[in-house]
Amino acid sequence: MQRVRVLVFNAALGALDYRVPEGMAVEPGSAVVCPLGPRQIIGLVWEPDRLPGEAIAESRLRPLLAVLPVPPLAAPLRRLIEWTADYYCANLAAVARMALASTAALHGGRTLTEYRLGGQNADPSHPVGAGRQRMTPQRATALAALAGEQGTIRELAARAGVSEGVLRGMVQAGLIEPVIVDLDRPYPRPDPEHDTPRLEPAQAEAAHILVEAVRNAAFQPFLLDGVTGSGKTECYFEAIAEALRGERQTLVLLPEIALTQNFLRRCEARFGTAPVLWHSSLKSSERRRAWRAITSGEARLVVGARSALFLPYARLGLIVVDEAHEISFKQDDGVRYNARDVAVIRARFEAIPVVLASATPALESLHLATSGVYRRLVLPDRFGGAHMPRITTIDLTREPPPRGHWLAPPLVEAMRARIARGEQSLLFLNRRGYAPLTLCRHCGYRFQCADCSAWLVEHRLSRRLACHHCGHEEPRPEACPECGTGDCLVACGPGVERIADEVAGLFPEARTALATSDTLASPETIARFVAAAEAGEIDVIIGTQLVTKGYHFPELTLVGVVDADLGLEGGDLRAGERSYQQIAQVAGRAGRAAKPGEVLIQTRHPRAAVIAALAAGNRDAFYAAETDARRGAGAPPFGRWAAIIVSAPEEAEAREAARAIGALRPNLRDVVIWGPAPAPMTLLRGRYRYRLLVNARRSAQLQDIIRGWLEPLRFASAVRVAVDIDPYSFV
DNA sequence: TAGGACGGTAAA
DNA sequence: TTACCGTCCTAA
Repeated sequence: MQRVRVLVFNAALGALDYRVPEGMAVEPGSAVVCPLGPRQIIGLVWEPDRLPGEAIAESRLRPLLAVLPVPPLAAPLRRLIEWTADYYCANLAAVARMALASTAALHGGRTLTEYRLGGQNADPSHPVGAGRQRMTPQRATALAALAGEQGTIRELAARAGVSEGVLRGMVQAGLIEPVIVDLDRPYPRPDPEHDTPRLEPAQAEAAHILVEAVRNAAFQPFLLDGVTGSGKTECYFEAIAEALRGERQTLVLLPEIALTQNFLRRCEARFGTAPVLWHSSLKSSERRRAWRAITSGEARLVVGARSALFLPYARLGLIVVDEAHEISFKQDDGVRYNARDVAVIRARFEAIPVVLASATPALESLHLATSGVYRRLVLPDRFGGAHMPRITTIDLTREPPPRGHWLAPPLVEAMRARIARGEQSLLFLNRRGYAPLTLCRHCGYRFQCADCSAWLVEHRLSRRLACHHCGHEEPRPEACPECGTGDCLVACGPGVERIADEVAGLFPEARTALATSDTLASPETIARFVAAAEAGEIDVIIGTQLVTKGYHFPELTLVGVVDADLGLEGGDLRAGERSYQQIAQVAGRAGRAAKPGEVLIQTRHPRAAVIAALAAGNRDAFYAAETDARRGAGAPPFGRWAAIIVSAPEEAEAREAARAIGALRPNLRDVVIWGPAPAPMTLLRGRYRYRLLVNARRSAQLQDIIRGWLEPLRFASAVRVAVDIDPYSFV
């Protein structure tokens, strides 16, 4: 009798043992259907010595029900799943589930029955058969209309102008034959030689090194560090081309789906076809098609959000993490992993190269590059002879905008000049909606989310108030809900919609476009916006961080940063770095072609380190200052952080659980623990939250300490305790 | 005494 | 996580 250990997809159970029935073949990595009480559950066969669990008596084993028709997960991916669960203190089953991300695909491909003329009685030269004896006028019409056609009964009936019943009769009579077609059409094959570009010397050198690394097929991490507009994409496209030549797959991770449209077009230009897309909003049929193509190896080039990282690629040859500094690579719910870091680990297990590309690398990445762990490839200049834009600050304390306005006179004048010259301006403000706070002038009532510690943001385009944390929306009332006074609600502070109003007031003749996740929600609207901007049909773009990266608008010569101080609020660990990256990235949109670019940064703190470094164009100075600050604070890369977040629907329950954790805090020399304290976002999606922060020396076994600390504790079922290793969000 | 709410526990 | 079972309570 053969017994196997199975990692079942249930966080509370983990490993369970089963009997393999006679005639069933499984190996580690096989996806199987297991009986569990009266239910069925999906799991993965695993190496027994790698999954904890006591062996159960043979008599109690139940037989596996089925093996799913998908390739077994390969050993490198199994090791990656174990590593991720271990490093991030996450549940192994929850991590494993990310690999089998398409439920629809697990049961094999879907087929569809189509029909076409043919069958045993279809041949006119054939001796008169049963079918030909009943040749009605409708059947004759269908025979004439459907020559060479294929489709479902419904489609054919519509095309021939007869009823579906007629066609079904013809199938019976052997005049029309069924054809089984796979619903998941194959993807076109990218061609590595479709359009090979001309590279500048620095690009060619970096590309050559990457191509060699792909050819070597060994683990090697790269930091592709090039200023905005230096042509990093063209560089790693050459590495992708090499992977294509060697029949290996490439995964390109992008921080957000909004960037993919642009990327798809560049792929088509270079490789003659769009890549296979993977992201969370794929429909289940698209997801199944992509997943099967990825597992079979047919998908040569996959572009995806962070969830694409755990998929079971058949022959992965290269991973690229573009805009690798982006914080959206950090997942902040469920399994809290950082796709940028896990990508490097996956490359190690798969023994392949990995490229982190960025104009503003995370300090951690830069540190690993300068200490020789990553190989650093530098592109110091812009492509095609374009220059970096000139950056100037506008001190809002000296040159404030008029009351009720947010654009200072020098910025307005600069915009006026661009509009007169037919050039484009981009105003950046990382705040959706019209105003971040609405209050009653009469009684002071403030609109707040019922489920979160946050104000409701007014969206004037949709005439609603929205919570940006939980998605709650309500219509904007006319009167104050507290005191009943009508026409008394005032908007406080600016959002992009309000800036757009201000621009319309200043330049009524200018053509403006709002670029936020509200206005550019679908690939189609993004494509339309990009086409209009490239064609010079927009004078002023007002956008959130959506427009800070990836775009290349030749006529864009002015970038205005409406509020450079916004990102520095909140005092979180990476606020300085994030501010720097965001402004440097949006500044990088200016002057990418022949015309020189200018960037104006509105700030109340022109002497702050971040702002001064940006204005001086001195990236090294910023990184040096930030490095010192991090070293002093014991922050990454010099020390390590972890957060323990306790939440419950009842405030008292969360507080009590957090107190119990705090009471058991380990007392160690190289670990400092703060809290428990209410989290900055005390209420989030209806749950009250408490938080403990752990700061440890690099040498400390942070995860083991936390596991050992929390392991003996038991909580009420409503309480959730989440561990966040290397946290980015401190809310 | 039937039936519902609740809590504990097993699931291989 | 979920199904089931025992206990306790209430309504009849």
